[in-house]
Amino acid sequence: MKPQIINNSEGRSLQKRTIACEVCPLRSLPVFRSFTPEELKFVTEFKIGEISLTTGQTLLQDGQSSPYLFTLLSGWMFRYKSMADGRRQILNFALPGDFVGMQSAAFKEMQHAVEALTDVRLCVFPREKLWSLYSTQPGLGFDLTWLVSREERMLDDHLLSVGRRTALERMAYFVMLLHRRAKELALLVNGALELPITQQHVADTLGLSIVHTNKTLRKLYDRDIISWKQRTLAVLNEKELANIARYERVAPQLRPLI
Amino acid sequence: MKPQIINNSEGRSLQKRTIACEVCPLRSLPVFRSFTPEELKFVTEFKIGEISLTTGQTLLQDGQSSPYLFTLLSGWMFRYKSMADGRRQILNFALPGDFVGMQSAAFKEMQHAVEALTDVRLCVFPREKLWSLYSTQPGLGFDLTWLVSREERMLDDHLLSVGRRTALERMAYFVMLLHRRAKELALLVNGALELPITQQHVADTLGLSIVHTNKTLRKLYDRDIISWKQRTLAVLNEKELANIARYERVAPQLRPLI
DNA sequence: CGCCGTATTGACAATCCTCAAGTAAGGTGG
DNA sequence: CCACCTTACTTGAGGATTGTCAATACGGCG
Repeated sequence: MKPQIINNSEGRSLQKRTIACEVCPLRSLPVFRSFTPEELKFVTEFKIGEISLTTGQTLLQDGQSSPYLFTLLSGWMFRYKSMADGRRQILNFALPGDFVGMQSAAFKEMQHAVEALTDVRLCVFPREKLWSLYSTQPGLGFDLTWLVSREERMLDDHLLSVGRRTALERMAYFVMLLHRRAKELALLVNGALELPITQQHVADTLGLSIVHTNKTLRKLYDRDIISWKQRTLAVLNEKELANIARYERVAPQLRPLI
Repeated sequence: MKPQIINNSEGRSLQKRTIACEVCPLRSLPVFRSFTPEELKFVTEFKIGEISLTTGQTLLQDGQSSPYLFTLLSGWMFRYKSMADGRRQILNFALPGDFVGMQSAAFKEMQHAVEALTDVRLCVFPREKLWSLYSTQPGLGFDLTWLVSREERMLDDHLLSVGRRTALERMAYFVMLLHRRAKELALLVNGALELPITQQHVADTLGLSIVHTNKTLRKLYDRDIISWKQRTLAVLNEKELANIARYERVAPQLRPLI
């Protein structure tokens, strides 16, 4: 079925749902907690459509506000801030199931931008229905707080990396984390991951120059710890990688999928 | 009135309230939004007491969980992560009115610690009443999400600093921000701020060594942009400080005080 | 085949770190 | 009140890490 266009503000098209929330393929992944029928019903009504972006398109722009919230259905995105002279810091990557845009709902203006790394598809929720979410589904209200807390925790980890780890440690930690997150979402193919990012993205994530990023990656290649060719990443020696990263495993916790 | 001790788990004492929420001196500051009578009533009942810590005491420890949430009433605290070999990254500073401990409510284990920089006093809320907050006061539920989003935004800024600003820019940004936050809370005396932190704290915040922190501060002294003696910080040339920091002013927004 | 974005590498420079040796300031006990 | 102790701050020297510049290679695509 070709999705029907019901709106095309901002040059992109808001489309009718293609998949019912109840049978959302993400929902069956073991990382997501199960929802009650009422919760599912609410989410289904909360959702007003879907939107697709192609690689490189911007979902949310720095300095602007947005009347929508999103859940990433498929593809990769990243959240970043940039400075007037062009320096850029990538804050986080969004993978399927991640909730995007809470900051635009909480504040008048976004203080960062969100861009698609691949072609992506997102669920769209209207900000004005947030009130009914909090008032009729307190559990989902808590879930939103929880999801933002999870983001905060990822930022804490990231900040520790950039502030206190060496380039090699940072790189190892970063690769480790992406690999773990992709694994949770069943995105690995034969243990390898198709990574839609360039070394420039890695540099901007880790606070390094692109040249040093390249040389640091090389150290991990040369020691046969990872391989990363043709946009495909494989972890060859997870133990050593965790060792270098000084990675501390955290007990995973089920998370909501809104 | 001497506060009566009603509990002393964890070696610290939970005390009866000394101030009613309705007349909390923080609440009259113009940065906090006004609460409805029902909201105030709820918060008053949500609060089960107060707690005092002295300089250097730990409120929440890495790896542990806590049945309480807190609002900082007076004094300064800081949130940090540390690595096994002693490296430490300060994630944020908490000032009066800041909500502390949401991560411990959302997750089984804290992934950071929170320590007092001065003698502090905090309101104590029980985690198990969070459910009644979300179910009977949806507006306050949203406020909690909002407060976590605000924390996230501060981390975004911090990460941009540590990842992409030079040492001098970072320092200027840091001083600028603390000065602004203190000003909002009417903590300035003749435009100057009593800062209860050492250069080691600054170093661990900005991801620098203590020596380089010292030399970077010196550049700001030598150019008569700031002065910082006897634990007292004054901004002498705010324009130039903002300039160096590449500070971008953000429209301030009223925030809830729970 | 040639173009363009990305990755790679070497040479050199700047930033930032470590080490070491102080000085200053505040608290404590005689 | 002063001697002593501890913590914090300061400064210089030298070294390690990371950045910049520039040249080249690679790979997909029109």
